[in-house]
Amino acid sequence: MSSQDLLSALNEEQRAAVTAPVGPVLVLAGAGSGKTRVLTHRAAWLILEHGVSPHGLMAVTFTNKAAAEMRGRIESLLGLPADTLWIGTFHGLSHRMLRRHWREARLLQSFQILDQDDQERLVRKIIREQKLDEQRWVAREVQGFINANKDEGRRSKQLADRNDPTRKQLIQLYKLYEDRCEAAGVVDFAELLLRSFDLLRDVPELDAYYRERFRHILVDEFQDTNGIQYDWLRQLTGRTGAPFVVADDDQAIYRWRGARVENVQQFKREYGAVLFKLEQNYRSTQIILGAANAVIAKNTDRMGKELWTATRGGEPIRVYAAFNERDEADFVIDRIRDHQRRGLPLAAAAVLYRSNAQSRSFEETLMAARIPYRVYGGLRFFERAEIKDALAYLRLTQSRDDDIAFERVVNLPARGIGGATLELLRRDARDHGRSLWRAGRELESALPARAAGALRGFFALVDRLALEIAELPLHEQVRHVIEKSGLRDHHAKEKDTKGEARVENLDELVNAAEAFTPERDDGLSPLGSFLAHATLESGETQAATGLDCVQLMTLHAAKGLEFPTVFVVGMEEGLFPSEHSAFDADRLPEERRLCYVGLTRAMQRLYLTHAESRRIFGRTSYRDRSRFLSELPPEALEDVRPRISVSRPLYGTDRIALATAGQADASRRRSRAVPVAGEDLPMRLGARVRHPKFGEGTVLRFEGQGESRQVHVNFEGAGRKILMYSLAHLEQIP
DNA sequence: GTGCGACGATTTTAG
DNA sequence: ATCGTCGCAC
Repeated sequence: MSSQDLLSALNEEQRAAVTAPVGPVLVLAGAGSGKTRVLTHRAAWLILEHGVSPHGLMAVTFTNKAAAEMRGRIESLLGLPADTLWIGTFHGLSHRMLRRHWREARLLQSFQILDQDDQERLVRKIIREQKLDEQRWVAREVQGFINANKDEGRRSKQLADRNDPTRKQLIQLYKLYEDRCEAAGVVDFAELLLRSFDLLRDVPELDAYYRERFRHILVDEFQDTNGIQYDWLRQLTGRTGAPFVVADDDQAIYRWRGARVENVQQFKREYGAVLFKLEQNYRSTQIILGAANAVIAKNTDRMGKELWTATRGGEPIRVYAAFNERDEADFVIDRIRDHQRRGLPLAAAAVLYRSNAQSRSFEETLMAARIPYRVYGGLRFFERAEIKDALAYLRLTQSRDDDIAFERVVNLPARGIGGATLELLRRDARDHGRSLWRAGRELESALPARAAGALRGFFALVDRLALEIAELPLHEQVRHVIEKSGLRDHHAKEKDTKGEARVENLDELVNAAEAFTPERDDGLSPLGSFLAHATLESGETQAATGLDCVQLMTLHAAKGLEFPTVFVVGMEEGLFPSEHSAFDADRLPEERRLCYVGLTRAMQRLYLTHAESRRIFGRTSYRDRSRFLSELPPEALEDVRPRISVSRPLYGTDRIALATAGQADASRRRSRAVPVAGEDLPMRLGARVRHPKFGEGTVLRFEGQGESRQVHVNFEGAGRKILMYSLAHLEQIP
């Protein structure tokens, strides 16, 4: 393709960004405005028009999926494979550097990558070793502390305890964790970035080499970058680099995991970047876009961007007030059936929810209706326990000192190595600063005969496996280890069907190894490369079936995707916005952005549903409809079942009459779930009440029934309280 | 070492 | 409601 052809497929604003003079560029790209197109065309433009070698180009993304897509699209623009082009995730690219320069980075050549799960185990182990109270020092929280600091580029020695004993202890644990990782030759996810940042900072020759080589760095989803990712880019670009960065501050939904949307502003300022905006949307109808714009307009502190579309009109956004979650699911499935009858594929429809637990009612209903569906999220392939067990054996064949792998499988399948024996090994390992494997070797003769025998059996097994697989091709290595370690038999013996599934997964691991192409020039054996790949790219949650099926996922998981039909379900206060955010002015804007993300996924049809009652945690709760519904332009909405009157108490007995009379929704054929009698509430949601102690407030929610009925009230003075309704003595204020 | 019952927690999650 | 973890009994 010529560089002129390249531009012909772009609109004016896209073309301006793609052809911007070489230098720091910030592209603010709204949802559906063609940001991937701009990124890939910019890469091709630099190569074709500016004569930049693919070798001198780097493109950074957050997910492997985005990286793979970008590579494919750039290659098809160029019409040739661009394998010298560095495209990958922040972590993948950092990893690549560390493999190349492991010596300079002061790593073992065989360093392994610790995933979230491994990391938590290690932290827990350290807490136990320190004889700390595990209730007080929760492994997950300590892990969170460590990662939050690493994400901001801070090592333990840079942290001050500020005379806070809790903080002091956390820093101490962080320090111990660092030492253990160092000793075991393992590197966690955040460390990949931190370590490659240090590498460039501390080794001037490498720094100069990479800066010179990658004058052109393209970064996607910049609003999702955290502190260390920003610094990493800064280090790599230096003063002369020309990063081309794409961001959408309105789609920043990951602050809770360390992302700093401020990085976008900081980038513009520090680099003096030229700003381009992409505001023409090619995805959604005007109606949908208008609604999305109206919601996001409620946020302040935006960089300023308003989507528009050349298309006019569109179907109204349909709002359905369900009685409960069953009714909500019935409604959605009815609509999907309608669409199916009109010839739309099932995969054109997506059900988006705030929390994973909400998928349940939809799964049950879809299952009963025999409609195929796919749920995104959950455990991924390489994160499954049986897969990680097999990988642990493989890791041990590579490095006996890998304590994390050792602990995982030393007694799996059970071979009589119990807690007491392990405790001895751990103590010895700690005292002598050596690995569990070596500690075991030293101690084996001093152990009781049974334990010693069992331990020797394990040592012999791993040594034998290592020897036997040395000359085999990768997938045979994997097959051999699964077989001879006894893992396969172990699961085959399990009575329930779960065992069968595990055996299938183990067999699938062999297939995955067979299909795997080792990374070029990372200096690793095929097996080493495969192990790194497994951690860095943990796979899909469900293998793509190729089947036409309804898509179920969280709003977060939907980012970056689009569907002709979208259902955003569970639009209730306390669910969406979630109750963790609903009363927190700092968090609410992110929740609203999440709503914006959800709405902008829809191309043709958008349905929003909420339920008047819903079973959550085994209890029925009554929540008000989401404030986000009220933020939408009324003229864009169409109530599928209009509420009869606004002044009527929402949950009076007349609603039951309404339901049984069947006048709710004439278009429905199936009888709907009718609310149970007696579930009428003593007062409506939003009612004003007075409490003898807490003063005046607003009723937010009811939960449970009868004597155990609770009421959530937002008091003006006292804040949010949960009270037993029968004891609260609430007086309703007219 | 395995199996069972009590107990607690339950927003979102890529690499 | 449900799932995972923990402690204890066998």
